[in-house]
Amino acid sequence: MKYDFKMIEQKWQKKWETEKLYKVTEDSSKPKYYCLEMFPYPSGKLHMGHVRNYSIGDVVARYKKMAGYNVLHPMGWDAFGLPAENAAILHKLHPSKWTRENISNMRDQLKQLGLSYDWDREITTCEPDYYKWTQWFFLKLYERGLAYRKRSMVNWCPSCATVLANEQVKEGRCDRCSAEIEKKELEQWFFKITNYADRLLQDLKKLPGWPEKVKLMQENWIGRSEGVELSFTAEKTKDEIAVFTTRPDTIYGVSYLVLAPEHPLVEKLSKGTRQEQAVKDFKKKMQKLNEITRTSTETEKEGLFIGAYAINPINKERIPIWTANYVLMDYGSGAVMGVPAHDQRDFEFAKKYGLDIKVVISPKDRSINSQNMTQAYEDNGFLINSDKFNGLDNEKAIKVIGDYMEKAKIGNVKVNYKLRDWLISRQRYWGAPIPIIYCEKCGIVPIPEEDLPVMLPSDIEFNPKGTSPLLYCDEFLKTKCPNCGGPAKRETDTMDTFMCSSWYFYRYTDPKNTKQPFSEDKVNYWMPVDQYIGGVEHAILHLMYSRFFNKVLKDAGLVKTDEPFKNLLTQGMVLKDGLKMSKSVGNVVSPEEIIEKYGADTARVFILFAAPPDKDLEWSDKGVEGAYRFLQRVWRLVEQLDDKRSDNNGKPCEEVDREVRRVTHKTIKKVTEDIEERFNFNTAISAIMEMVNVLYASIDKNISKVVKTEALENLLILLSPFAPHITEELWERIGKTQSIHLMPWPEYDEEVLIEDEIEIVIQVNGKVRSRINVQRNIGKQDMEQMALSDDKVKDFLKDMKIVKTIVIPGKLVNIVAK
RNA sequence: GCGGGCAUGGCGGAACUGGCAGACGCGCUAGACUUAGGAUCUAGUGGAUUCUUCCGUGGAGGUUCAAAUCCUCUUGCCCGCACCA
Repeated sequence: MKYDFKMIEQKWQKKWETEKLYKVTEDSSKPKYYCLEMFPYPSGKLHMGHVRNYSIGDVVARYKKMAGYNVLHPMGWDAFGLPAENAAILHKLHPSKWTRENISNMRDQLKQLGLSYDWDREITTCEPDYYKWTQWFFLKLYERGLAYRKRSMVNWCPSCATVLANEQVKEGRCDRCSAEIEKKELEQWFFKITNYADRLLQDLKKLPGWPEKVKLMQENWIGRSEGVELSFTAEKTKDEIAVFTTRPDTIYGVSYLVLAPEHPLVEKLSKGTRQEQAVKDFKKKMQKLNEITRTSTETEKEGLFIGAYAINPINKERIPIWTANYVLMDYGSGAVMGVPAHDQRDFEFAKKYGLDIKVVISPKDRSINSQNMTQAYEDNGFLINSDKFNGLDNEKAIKVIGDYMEKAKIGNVKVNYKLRDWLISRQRYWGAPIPIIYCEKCGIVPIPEEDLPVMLPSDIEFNPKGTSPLLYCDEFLKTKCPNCGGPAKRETDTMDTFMCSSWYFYRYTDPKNTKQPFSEDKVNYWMPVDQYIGGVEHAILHLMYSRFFNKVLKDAGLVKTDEPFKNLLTQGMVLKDGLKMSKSVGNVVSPEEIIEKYGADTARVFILFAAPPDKDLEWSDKGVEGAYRFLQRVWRLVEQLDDKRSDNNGKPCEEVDREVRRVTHKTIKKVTEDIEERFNFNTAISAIMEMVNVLYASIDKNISKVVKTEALENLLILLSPFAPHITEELWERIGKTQSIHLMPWPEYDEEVLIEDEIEIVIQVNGKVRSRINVQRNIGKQDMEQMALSDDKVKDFLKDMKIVKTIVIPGKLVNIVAK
């Protein structure tokens, strides 16, 4: 019979679904395993990246289940977001309708892939039974002082018509639509993620199961730096100018101060000086430039004396105050001390404007002088021109001077972070409304818990004006204050969708709970996620927000885990012709087509076989055909071997039996280790292919029934996590009544692996010259003897003198000769 | 500029702690079966070659009996951050 994948896949998908084969509940008798793949945004169609992501996860889930774990493997929808709203504007379709239709399509596609999800746990973030709890968490954060409203310069995406968090801006462009980001001063809601900066950084150490790359990216993003914040005093006005520096050891080398153009003191200090007008012009000029070009490393440093002087607190020296493009208002205190001799940026600036260069750190082996320096000296050395600190090693001086400043009350040792608070307001409709009311009398009032969810009204006018459409919906906007009953208005912004995805993995543990976001028992049983799988594009965004959430929830006593995701696998991209698949390049291969033409098992096997999961994968139509051929080969092999299982004409050949048994157990070992230790599915599949090749060669040989059966059953079981349908069908055909996916994972017998004769390599001067077969337990001396008496070796050694021989038992002999 | 990754046949990729480079698959070549096959099966397939060797893991050195693997330098590509004080 032909391998009819279409019939087979449909048959089993239906059966698995009706029998609820993948339903899971808490079970204290088994170890739990939570296998999670990043849930998709329901764009309408599955792409190859999804297929890869979910195939990888499915192998892990199925394997762990067979290995005896109680496996939670859920799926859901990250369903709030801009595309739905844009589609609504474009096609006059309501976002909720658009989203639901997409979900329905994508759910069908996922089901066609034969993934082992417990669909009873499906969650959808745009449904009120979910976003009620998203709002509830907002209130929790508000209660804990972690949600606050602040007026500040924020990132504005003109194309998405909303503000964005820092993490959502890449190289000055919107992460979603690549439009250039503008700066706007607005009052917005923030989460105090900076309160957790240090824990987010420190706890990365608790994540040995995460890729180094991702941890490093988070580390850099958090950007911790230790230093001193000290104040200079403005000469005339006596204003304190706070300056952050990581190099207090160079304090005697300060020859000027630079304030960011937006620094409030710039205007104040220049007032009434001859520079006043010039400063105003400079500021205007800076404002016109966008953030990216102004702060780019390539942009030339540009600055202006503001007409005022400051006093260096350590030596009372009078130094000029400047403003310049290269100082950023939103890092540190928005002001820096200029030390041209020991900072390259300051050096360039000082050279350009003829400012003093004072050497205060001297290298140990030579001396430098400010006259002929061509660049700043940023390396270590000892202090000079630094009063009582002269001669000190500068690395020590950092601490010594820091302590001195604290004692003298001119500065504080301080830690600065690059990380900023998470801006969560969005001026868009399709998101969870922020559960806040503004009362004329009481001010900001959180919505009482019992009034949740704040329902998103469905009858709404879409027209992106840069304000939320909710603002024009009176029945939503106008409300009563829960405190005083007086007239009040609702917050009309919605929450960043990353808020919805920061807690969805808890909800899977208890998806239908109407009283709580999740019950304590269930969340404690399942969390943390044992294996999380998804794209590296979330290395900072989703993964850091979720870690932050977890820590807040832990502090609130809602969960017990320190970290939500114990192990993380970031899968590589799916490429075609070396490029990422994308509509604009026109190199997209649709999963639908592939499933239609070859079936889901083929698609899965190809994708898992073509590259290790963490590497990029080059799509190959020929490769897909290869995977298809392989499955057909398995189909024929099982048919043929099974046919011959009963008729044992002739005595079974012991040697063939042993070989078949050996390959069976060898394959069990290899596949188990490849999945378990390294997620190397490509080599696991190649081992199964090798086994199939050996079995093929033995079809016409006399194998005993037991050995044949053992080989066949194990072959199907080993292949079942990769190709669940064909293996299930063949399993039934060889007479099994219980699903293959409920079988225990096989164990291998070390004894069977042992070969009586092994081949060893004989090298002369490190080059292979001969191979010989020897008994497996041969001693070192015997090996050496046999090597030396080998004809080919003798031939090679004819005119040479043996210097020494190296014997690696069971592997090789290397004869060193001259 | 800083941080990280990668580089192996015609192609995707193997080679775990230094010990047979190129497993497995694709492609290619030949043969078998066949009315025919772009199906299937079998065999071969890194390069050069005086058929015996030689050369081969981006490049140049080094350590070692032995290096794709370890060290130093270097080139190219990819990713993240980017005047972070």
